[in-house]
Amino acid sequence: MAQMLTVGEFSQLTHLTVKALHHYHQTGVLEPVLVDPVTGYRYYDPDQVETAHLVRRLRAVRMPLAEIQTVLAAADQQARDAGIAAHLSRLRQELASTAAAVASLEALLSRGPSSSRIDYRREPSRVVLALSGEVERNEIGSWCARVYPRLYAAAGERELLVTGPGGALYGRSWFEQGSGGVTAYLPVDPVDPVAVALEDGPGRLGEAQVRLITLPAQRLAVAVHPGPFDELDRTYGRLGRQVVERGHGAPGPIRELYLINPADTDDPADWRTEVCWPVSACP
Amino acid sequence: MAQMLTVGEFSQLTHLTVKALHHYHQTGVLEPVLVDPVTGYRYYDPDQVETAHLVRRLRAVRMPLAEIQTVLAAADQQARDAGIAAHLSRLRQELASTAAAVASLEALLSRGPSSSRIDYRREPSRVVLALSGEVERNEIGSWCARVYPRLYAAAGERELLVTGPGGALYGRSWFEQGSGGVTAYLPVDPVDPVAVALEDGPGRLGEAQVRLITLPAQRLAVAVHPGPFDELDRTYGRLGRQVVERGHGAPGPIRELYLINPADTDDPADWRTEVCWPVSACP
DNA sequence: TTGCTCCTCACGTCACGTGAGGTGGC
DNA sequence: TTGCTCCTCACGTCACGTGAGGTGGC
Repeated sequence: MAQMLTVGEFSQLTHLTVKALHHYHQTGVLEPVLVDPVTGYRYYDPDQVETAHLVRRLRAVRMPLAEIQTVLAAADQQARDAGIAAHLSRLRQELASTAAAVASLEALLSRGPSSSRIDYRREPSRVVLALSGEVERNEIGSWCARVYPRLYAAAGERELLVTGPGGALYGRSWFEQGSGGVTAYLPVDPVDPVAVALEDGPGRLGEAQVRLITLPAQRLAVAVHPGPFDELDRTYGRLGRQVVERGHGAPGPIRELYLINPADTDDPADWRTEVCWPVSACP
Repeated sequence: MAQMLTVGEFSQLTHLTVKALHHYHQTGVLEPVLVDPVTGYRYYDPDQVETAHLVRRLRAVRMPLAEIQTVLAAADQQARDAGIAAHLSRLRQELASTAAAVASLEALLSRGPSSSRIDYRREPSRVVLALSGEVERNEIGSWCARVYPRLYAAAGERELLVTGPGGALYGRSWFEQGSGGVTAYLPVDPVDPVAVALEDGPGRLGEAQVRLITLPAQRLAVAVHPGPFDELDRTYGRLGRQVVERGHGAPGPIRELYLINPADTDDPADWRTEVCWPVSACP
């Protein structure tokens, strides 16, 4: 019979605390090979030390326990490595966005108040090729990256002329709850919406369908936001504040128009986003 | 009377969710200027939008709410900036240790099992200059960085000859609970402990005192660990496993000797740590 | 008998998110 | 009257840490 290790010993050989080992037992991430049915004592096999070292390293790179469990249960080495690589890739993205957040903080502290122009305009109704979805705040970037290519492809297939930069509608709840309905759209040359919409296929499973819709005419307060998207709050603050102070805010989703966007250039400093706030009257 | 903003409006202007705003209210981080006593409705001042933008950025760089509160309450701009700078510095350290963790994970996956020699030796009793403290796992690095210079200074003051590299004793509970008593020491030329100990001053407030103590003679199983400290678990695994398999483990703290350490070179790959496990007999 | 190691609840942490159920003003 | 916005509990999340109180083997 092979030597068994108590929790205390196993803890010393793995540098995992006893409490952590209890937790890994309870969640099934790393189970002792034997639990004494009468005392409840946990006993580990010396061969589990290696696995424990892996768990410790995966936790050190903040992999969630549930994923660690999946990695450990992977059928072969390849599946295991793929799981780890996927997490490391997410970790890199996290690092990048933290770096961006630091830059954004320093920009807020060093730059004075932003003060670009606020314009008012009457936007006529428009026919647009649109895709809607329920999107979470932190997924909006990747959602757009998936959705706009589909819209351009759909415009091409239908031989519709795209007449301007892409935009999106954000319901108020998108801001207030951190998730909600978003509609991405491309303005296209006016056609009979009904005729074209009928051509629309059934769409792939689980994917929203591209539709032709008509955005209503609307009065808008408009400001252009320069820079990365996670600094949009500043422009929203300026724009919304003026609208609220003048007391002419109107209901309905807020529009963004991506004048210069990641498809045009990789440098966030060059991006330009028009933020359009519904108002009841133009001064 | 100035315009007030409802939570919903304030949420849209700041890109903070309503639930987050509730939470910031409850914890006192960002309180509405007015709460309707009958409806409980929260009302914000437009000037609070700027503060909210700062809070959002500080959260984006993972500053805890309690610290954000301190930063916002700072008496002057200088105190505020200092608080932020301190956090950013911690964030950088976090990034560095995450990078190290990634390297450590990749090393575990790519390198085969480590297999340096395990030796046994009878260690004679030794007079050492020592400092003890209750230390948490993640503070051990900075603790050592503070403590060894003090030990060397104390040795110099007393004209004691340091006869070898510094070491430390770690109680078993240090591993099992993630914190506990640690004793850092420098071996010194034998002298009469009592005579020298009496010279020891009262010590600064809240700081442990440098003492002369005698480490008992002991039989040890010994392995040299190459590389960074957070990979020590591998050497502990090999060493402890052999000790347990041979069934000759003995109680008492584990010793580490820092043969080549951060004071010698900045490259963790060059570090050498001797891990010494108490045993009851040498084979 | 005394330590020592081990055990199991149960609750705390942190920053919110998620409903459930209800209210006031247009 | 119907929506709409807002409210307050109360509980969940995640990976453990922190006691409290108790047990088995030397």
